[in-house]
Parts: sequence; C-alpha cells; structure tokens
Amino acid sequence: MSLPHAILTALLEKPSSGLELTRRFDRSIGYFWSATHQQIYRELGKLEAEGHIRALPSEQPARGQKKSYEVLPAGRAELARWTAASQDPKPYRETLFLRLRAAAAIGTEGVAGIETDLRRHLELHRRQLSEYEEIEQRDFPPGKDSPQDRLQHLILRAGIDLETFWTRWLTHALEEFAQLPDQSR
Amino acid sequence: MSLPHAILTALLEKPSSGLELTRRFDRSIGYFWSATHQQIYRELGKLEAEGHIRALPSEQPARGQKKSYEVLPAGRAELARWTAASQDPKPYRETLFLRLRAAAAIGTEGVAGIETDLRRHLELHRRQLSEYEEIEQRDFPPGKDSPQDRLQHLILRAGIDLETFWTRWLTHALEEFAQLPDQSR
DNA sequence: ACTAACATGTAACACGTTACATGATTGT
DNA sequence: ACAATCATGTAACGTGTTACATGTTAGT
Repeated sequence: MSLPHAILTALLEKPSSGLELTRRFDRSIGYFWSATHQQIYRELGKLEAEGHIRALPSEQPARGQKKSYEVLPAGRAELARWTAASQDPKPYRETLFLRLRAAAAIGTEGVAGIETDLRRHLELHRRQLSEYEEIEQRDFPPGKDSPQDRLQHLILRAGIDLETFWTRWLTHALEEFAQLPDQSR
Repeated sequence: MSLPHAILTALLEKPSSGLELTRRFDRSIGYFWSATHQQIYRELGKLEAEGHIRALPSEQPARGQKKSYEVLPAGRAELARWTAASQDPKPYRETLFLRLRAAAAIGTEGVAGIETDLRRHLELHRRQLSEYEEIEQRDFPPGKDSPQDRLQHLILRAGIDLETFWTRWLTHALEEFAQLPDQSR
C-alpha cells in the first residue's frame, strides 16, 4: 500500500494533473518509487473517492481535458499516519542474483550466456550513478541545509551509494568470470 | 516471470516437495527471491502442466501426501534460455526512501514519527549482515573455488555488501536526524 | 485536412499477499 | 482420544504490467 502515499507526497509537494504526476514519477520520485500512468490514474480515482484528494475546481472534467488534484486534510493526515507507522522491510527480489544461481545449477551452458548482460547492467548503473552525482552537485551545494534539504540529500546519498555498490559488484563479478576455466564460458 | 525460474533452479539443485521448496525459499534462495507456499504450489501446478517438471512416480498423489518434483529436459532448456536472455533491471521501489520524502513534505509532524523505525531497520540489517558473514566463514573457506563455488560466493558477497550499505546509510541517517533542530523532531 | 503530441482513461492479465480449508502423521 | 505439526491446497483481493481506446490541442 505505498503507491497512494507516493501520490499524496507528490501532490503535497505540488498539486498536479495525472500526466504531470507521470512525468514526476519518471524523474525524482521514480528514482525510488516507479509507477506508470495507468497505475496513477487508477489510484487518483480511488484517492478522490476516499476524500483524500480533490480535483481543483477551475477546470471542467472531460476526456482529454487536463485535471489537477490537490491534497485534502484527510489525505495529509493519512500520509502522516502511514509515514510514522512501523513497517517491515519488503522481501527482497533481485533477478540478477537468481540468474547467477541458475547459471551455477545448469553448469557450463548456463554460465556462457549471462556475461554480456552483466556488462550491459554495469553500463546502466554507471550512467545512473553519474546522473545522481550531477544532481548532487547541482541541487545540494554546501550550505544548503534546511531540514527539508537534509532529508532530500539523505535520500540522494542512498541512491549514489546503491549505484556505487552495483558498479563495484558487477566489476568484481566480471573479473571472477574472466578467471573461470574456459569450458565454463 | 522469475518465480517459475527460481523454482526450476531449486529443483535442479535438488528434487523437492512443495513444503521442502517453501523451507528453502525461507533460507538460501529466499535471500534474493522470496516466495510463500501458496505461490509455490500454484506455480508447481503450472510448471507440471507445461511439461517443465514432473512428480516423482514413487508416491501417490493425495491431499496431505508428500509429492516430490524433478525438472524435465524441457524445463532445463527453458531455464537456460531465460538465464541467458537480456533483461532490464526492474524499476526500483523502496518504502523507506518514500517515507523520508513524505516526512520532508509533511514537515515537523512527519519527521518525528519515523526515527524509531529507522533504528529498528538498522538492527534488522545488522542481524542479516552477521548471518551472511557466518555463512561466508562456514561455507566458503579459502581454497573452495570450483566454478559453482565462485558463483555462489559472488552472490553471497552481494548480500554482504548490500547489508553493509544499509547499516552504514541508516547510521548516517540517524546522525543527521540527531542534528535536526528540535522542533522538527 | 492531416499528423503528432498531449491527456485521460479501460481491459485483461500476471504476480504477490492474506486468510482460510483439508487431510495425514506423530506424540501424549 | 486429542493436539500439534506436517503437507497440500483454494479463494479473494490488491498491486503491477501490457495493450489498447478515445478525445484535445497545436503545427503544417
């Protein structure tokens, strides 16, 4: 039950239409919570029905017409409740590790195919890492340290550290692959 | 579409019944791909219908009777195909980061509630980290380095590095919280 | 008039979660 | 006989994914 709260957070930061939300979920919010426009429209309907948000009155509601939403007090209260509630970490699911284990179980033929994709993932994570580092330089110069800035920076640091982990681990994995006997590749 | 391949991998390593699989998904495989017994039984039914696995003939099929499965050649081929296929990283979803951003958007009241849960998560990740480190000492002494061992060790290293990231980042986050002005807590 | 981009949606399906149901085996 | 545990399943629901449908606005 996190998507509605992600949307409430986004709308609290700035009232938006469905498509504007979709764009924001492709950028900043999407770095740690992704969502497609189909999910967003479905959830906007639910949140409005529950009285957590409302459409800004100015615009007429019709297909193809932009419709912006804002958070109501009930929505803000629900978000505060959810944020403070104790939650267990979600069970972890990572396809790459699974594929490595499958490769080990299959043996020779299994190991051969996966190396190319490891290189591709390494490249993707390197790009994500430099994107985060650019954001850090641009948006968090030394001295910007209101409580809001500190929290946002904390989240960005997590992204940077995670991408650093991936680039290091994938590099290490490829080195290990290079050392495997030839009949396993 | 990863759960069927996780089950194929587990059965390839060792033919098992549904409950045995459930137990294994609570331990080693579950460290990077979790699944409940309901998911496993549903998927075993599908895999059998597709001809990827079969029940070991010895035992009679009845409710409450143990039923073990083994991988058929078609299943092994499908697993090899899937392992070698190029796959994009899954969109990332991390509740903790979302909650921090929500706290920042809400302001004072939002920040107050989350600190306790950060401490709890830090404790959980510390425990997971020492569990992984024990496994490394027990199962991967120096000198054990067949291709299979190397791949398994690689996966374990990823787990150790990820838990190390979490303990470091959560510790840093709590230090930042301690520096926030009092009215934000 | 046509096309592309914008904007909002529907439908069908796959996957994951939670609660519950049922029979078999073992210990007391 | 009873309870606990083992073992396999069903049902309902929520969330995420993919494909498609429909109207609007702006440019040529």
